[in-house]
Parts: sequence; C-alpha cells; structure tokens
Amino acid sequence: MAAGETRAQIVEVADRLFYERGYEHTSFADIAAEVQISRGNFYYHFRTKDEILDAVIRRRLENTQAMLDGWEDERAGPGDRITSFIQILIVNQAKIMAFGCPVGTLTSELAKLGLPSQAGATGIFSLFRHWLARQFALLGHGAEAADRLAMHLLARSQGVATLASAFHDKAFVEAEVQDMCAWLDAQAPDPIRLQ
Amino acid sequence: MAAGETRAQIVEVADRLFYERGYEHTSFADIAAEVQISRGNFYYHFRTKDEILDAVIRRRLENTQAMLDGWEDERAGPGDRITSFIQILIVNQAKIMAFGCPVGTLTSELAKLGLPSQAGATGIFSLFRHWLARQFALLGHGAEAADRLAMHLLARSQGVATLASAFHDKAFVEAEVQDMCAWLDAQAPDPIRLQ
DNA sequence: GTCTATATAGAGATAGAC
DNA sequence: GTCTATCTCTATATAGAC
Repeated sequence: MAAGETRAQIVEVADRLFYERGYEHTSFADIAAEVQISRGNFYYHFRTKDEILDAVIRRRLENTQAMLDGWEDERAGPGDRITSFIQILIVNQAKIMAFGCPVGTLTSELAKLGLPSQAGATGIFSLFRHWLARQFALLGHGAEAADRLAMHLLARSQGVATLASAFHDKAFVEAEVQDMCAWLDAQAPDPIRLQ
Repeated sequence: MAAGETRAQIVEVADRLFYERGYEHTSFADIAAEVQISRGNFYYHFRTKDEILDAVIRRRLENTQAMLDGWEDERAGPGDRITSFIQILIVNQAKIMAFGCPVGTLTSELAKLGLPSQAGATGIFSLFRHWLARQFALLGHGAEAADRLAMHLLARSQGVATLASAFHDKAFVEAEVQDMCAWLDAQAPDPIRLQ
C-alpha cells in the first residue's frame, strides 16, 4: 500500500474508536480489525499506543481548525459563525447522545489517566475558545469580555453534551440550543446596541 | 475484622479511585493495596469488578441523597438550597479541577464502555434533577418549567466542571458560579415577582 | 510494508490452606 | 475472613520471515 496511506487509515479508525469506546478501552486488536491489518504491522507505523494518541490529537486539531476556518469563510458575520458553533449540538446530535462530546470526554479521560497528551487535548478546547473569543471581539466586545463569553458558551455546550449522553433527551438539547441562540442575540455590547 | 467493615472500606476506596483514575483504569491490585488486604480476599466480598461498581454507585446514590436531605433541613428556602447546589463547584473546587465532576465523568465512561451500570450512574444525575426541580417548583414554577430549569442548571454546572478540569482556571469557576447565582435570582416566576 | 509467531506483563478470577 | 498460589485471558510490544 502507498506510503502513509495505511498510517492515515489507522489514525482515522483510532480517532473514531477512541471517541466511541474511550482511549484505554480501545485495543490495538480493535483498531487492526477495522483497518484490516495484522497487529504486527501496527508497530511499523507506531511504536507505542501513546504515539497513536498523539497522532489522533494532531488529526483532531487539524480537523477542528479546518472546521473553524470553514465557518469563517462561509458565514458572513460573527453572530452567524457563533451560531454554527452552537448548532454542532444539533448536527452531531446522534453521536453526542451516544458518546458525549469527543473533546470533553477525551480530556476527562486523559486527566484521570495522568497522560502528558492531556495538554494536546486541552489544545482542541483552546482552538474553540480563541476562535469564539475572536468572534465576540468582532461583535464589539473587549478582549477580556470576549474571552469570558467564549468560555461561558463553551461550558454551556459541554454541559448540554454531558447531559444529552446521560438522559438521551433530544428535546432537552433542542431547548438548550434555542436558549443559547437567544442568549447570543442579547450579547451585543451596549455601545453597539445603542446605535 | 468485623463483618461488613472490610467490605465498606473496599467500597469507600473504590469510590475514590474510580473517581480519580477512572473505573477501567483502577485495578483490584490498586484497591487492595490501599485497603491493605490481599487480592485474594477481595473475592470473598465481591465476585466481579461489576459488583464493586454497583456497590460504589449505590454508595454514591445514598451519599447524594443524604447531602440533598441535609440541604433541605439546613437551608430555609428553596433559593438558598439551590445556592448550596451551585456552591459545590466552590466547595469541591480542588478535586473538580483535577478530576472533573464524579457523576459526569463516571456517566461518560460507562456510556463508552457500554456497561448496564450506566443506568445507575444516570440515577445519581436524576436525584439532583428531581431535587432541583422540586426547589424550583417551591419557588412557584409549574412542573414542566421547574424540570426545565433544573436541567438547565445541571447542564451549566457540568459544563463548568468539564472546563475547570481542562483549563485549571479558578477565576473562571468563580465567575461562572457568580453568574449562576445571578441567574437564579432572576428565576422568580412572574406571578411572584409582581407581588 | 506486511505478515506470523512469540515474549512479557498485567488484568480479572479461582482453589484451597489457615 | 484472610491469606498464598495459581489459572486464564488479553493487552502491549518485539523478532524475524516474506
């Protein structure tokens, strides 16, 4: 097989399985079975399980950045872009109700395992945080207020994801998304609101 | 040792380790070492690891119920009681910043493992949910609105716990707690607010 | 680059002495 | 009720043929 292709497949499958089953509960055998390679072949591409985890985190960082860049291009204003973020809860509803948020659950797991890769996982959160803060800044908020609003919204979407996977309640998710959109509409800072 | 005492110690230690290290990542050897018994003795008290998990969940259900009952007795009004709930984020700040919320992280882990005990873990969430809903009902809200508010507050505190363990940001937790308290003050339903 | 075979360590779980 | 010794299975990881 072409160089890098098998490796990419391993990372892609590992990304999904780490999400659906958790990092620790996913074995090389699980990944190898889905990629349809032998367990031995694995070690030509990755020396340890931690190396796969790092590759998965890099992949998620890239994919997240690409998604944020896409929203930046497609949506005209910062309000629409933030709405795209909120709508993830609807777009990915089925998977979130089954497995929670991929970023939040991985971060939690790595925090308990005490792995150094935890910093990388938190980095995915940081991408969202700084991107959201920039959108709130574009709405007219100062740097500090914008970061505060970004963290607030990030926390709310995390909480909804956690309870969605606990209670499997679609109506709850939809109500919270509506609520967050209404909250967003109210976040124009005073100077702009008065114009 | 007196009957039941060793068993209780096992459950107590397992409760803490499942929180700090995760259920799957905690081994019998880990628990046995802290309780200072042999691995073999373990199986006199519990036949399988799942049985320990179920005992831990039962313990958490009891402890949670006792905490809620305590707030019911100590705090005069429903507003003060809900404030006690919000303040968990401050009282347990150190552990939450290190390991997240014990309920949320256990539920997430069990969802991924696909264990039947997941229902029990969700039951802990339900205790909070119904207790909070009752407090909001006492504030004058209808049953449906009260449950909606309970789920909203539960989600917010979950989100704060997740980001707290990701970013280790004490100021963020305190700001969100203040925000939730302010939100709570605004939740008197219209008929009461007009009195 | 991929395979089979194997080494090694750790897990959960059992048996039987005390 | 607690111990030691042991079984079995699965996991990560390695060696070496193709």
